[in-house]
Amino acid sequence: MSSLPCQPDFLTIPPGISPAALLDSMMMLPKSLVPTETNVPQTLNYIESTNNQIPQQQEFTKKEKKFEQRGIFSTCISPNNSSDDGYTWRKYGQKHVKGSNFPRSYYKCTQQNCPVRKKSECGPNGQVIEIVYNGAHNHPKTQHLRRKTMDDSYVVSQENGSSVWRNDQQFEYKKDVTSCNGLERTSSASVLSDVSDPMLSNNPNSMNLFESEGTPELCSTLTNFDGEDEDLATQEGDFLGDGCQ
DNA sequence: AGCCTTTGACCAGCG
DNA sequence: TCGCTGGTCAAAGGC
Repeated sequence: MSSLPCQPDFLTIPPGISPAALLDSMMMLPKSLVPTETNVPQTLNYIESTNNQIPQQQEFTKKEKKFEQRGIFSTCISPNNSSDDGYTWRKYGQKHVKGSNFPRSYYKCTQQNCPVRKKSECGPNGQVIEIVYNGAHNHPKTQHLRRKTMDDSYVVSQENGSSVWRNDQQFEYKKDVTSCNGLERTSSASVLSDVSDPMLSNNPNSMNLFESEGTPELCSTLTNFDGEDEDLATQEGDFLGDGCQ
């Protein structure tokens, strides 16, 4: 992956703040809270508190509301290349979806007769925010070398035959605020977030985290849904059935 | 030559 | 019915 022109330091955003919400929040930051090397913690606190005050439903499109009801949010970023999941994919489309600051990419499994498709949403530095798998592979993994692509804890949501992988523990968010977001700033910042964010722990939609050996396919722990979505969450998906060996 | 990405166009679903 | 939006197709070009 080639680097974008904007190469800031890492901004590690607390879980519970979606990238889109973060960017939106940054757009509306008071001038005093525009991130600098020294005030990033305050800035993040401000964004976080702002997100707490504003019901998130108001921030999302109707479709995203549906996702919210199903427990699907683009809240986290994969630290590595999403396509390196043991299968080979061919990109067949890219679309800039409304409500997202970044394009969504559509991939097909390159294996013949394999119906699996996936869509991934990337962050500003090419990192994957969300991967949604559609269908089940009818063939073994095709890559010989399987790198650790999902080092952090990942969450899988099952939804009508789709599998949604997300890093729900934390995500690193590379963003050159100056050149990419139109905000004035002169330096970048590094922030380590506390994963034990009370907002997250109190979130009824907070996901079960599980440890994997680098490959999410090895795990079958499903997302904890509340309400009617629990049925969806407890269904064994085709994808998991195929991937877990 | 074959496979891939890119990208504009097209189509279907939904409000 | 119409416009919007997401998903897919397919041609073109690159590697």
